[in-house]
Amino acid sequence: MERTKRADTERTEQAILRAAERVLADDPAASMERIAAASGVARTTVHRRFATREALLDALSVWAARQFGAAVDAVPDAAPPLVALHQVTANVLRVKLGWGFAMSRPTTNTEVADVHAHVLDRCIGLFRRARDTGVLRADVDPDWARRVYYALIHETADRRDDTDVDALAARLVDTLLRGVGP
Amino acid sequence: MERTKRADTERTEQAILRAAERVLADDPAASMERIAAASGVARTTVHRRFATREALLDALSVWAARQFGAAVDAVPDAAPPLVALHQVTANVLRVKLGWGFAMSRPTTNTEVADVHAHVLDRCIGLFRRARDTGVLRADVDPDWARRVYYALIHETADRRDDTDVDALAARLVDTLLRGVGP
DNA sequence: CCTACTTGCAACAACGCTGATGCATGTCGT
DNA sequence: ACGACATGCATCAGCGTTGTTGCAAGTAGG
Repeated sequence: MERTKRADTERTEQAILRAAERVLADDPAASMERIAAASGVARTTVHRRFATREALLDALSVWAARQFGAAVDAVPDAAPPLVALHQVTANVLRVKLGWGFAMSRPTTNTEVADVHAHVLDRCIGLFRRARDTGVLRADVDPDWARRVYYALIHETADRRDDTDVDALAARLVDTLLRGVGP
Repeated sequence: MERTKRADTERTEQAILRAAERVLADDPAASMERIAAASGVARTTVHRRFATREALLDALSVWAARQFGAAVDAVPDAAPPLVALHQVTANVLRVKLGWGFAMSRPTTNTEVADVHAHVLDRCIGLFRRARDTGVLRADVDPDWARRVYYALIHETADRRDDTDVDALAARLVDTLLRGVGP
């Protein structure tokens, strides 16, 4: 089993990942030097913790994917669909608000792919239960409904307007189900 | 007044802009060499038509903004709000499908900013008429309604599924107004 | 037909970035 | 307290990219 990392190593790695998310969200082509500066460590330290730029980006994607998977798994399948939808939405928004760049970065990393496949399964299951209980209309294409859901999550997280996350989730779910028409 | 360009110059510039949109949509960091290869011209030719990479990207944004403005202006204010909404949506989708990268690229170019301001005005006017005639609910925040509209346009254009543009527009407007709930 | 312009080629300088190195100093965990 | 590890610094090589140049050959338009 892997030896536990020293506390200062753990702190440094977290600082680098957080800085990388912020800096790269603003400029995906930002240099390792800029990420290091934002982390408060030397560039050589970034290279010691993450051998290459690609390794750092992969670590970022893996970290975000783990938060994502945990956010979705925190809501039990047994919850009523509408309640579950609200809770999943709020949870995912929290992750998206903090790790938006990492979550949307395309990657071939298998751990990330596994998490995404798992989350997709959970989402399909939740949308099926929602349809079965009349929360979602039966005549709407399920793939399209999910794409609309993801688009609204993306839009809500992309330009947060300092509103409480639960209120953002409530508005999102309301718009998803009712639209903005009469 | 500017002298009309030679026909071969016009063809070359259009080929470069189209190739730039395709290549950069796939990889925003793609080199001038790759754009040139995709255009079917030499890299020196790209540099002769567009002095710098930045100049090329600006020209791309300006071109896309012009198509965008024209797409919105093609629908008269006098049209009933629901009809206008459908027509604007289909028109904007067509532009977005062809120039998605250029349209989402942030730029400080003043002509692009002017077009976007103009389009925003037209959209605000259309949404106000839609609210006044009951097409949109009066209790929905107008800014949020527009953000939802843009998010659905973005999602529809981002992963086109070979459906007729008018059908895509119809589905989009239906989802905007009714959501995917009961 | 002819002039002016366009384009391709090869080459070049300059630049920023990445990844790596050795050594001195600081920190962590037992 | 001490050994092992972490970190900062300065430096370096290698790389890809950008922007530029001169010249020969091709094309457009009057």
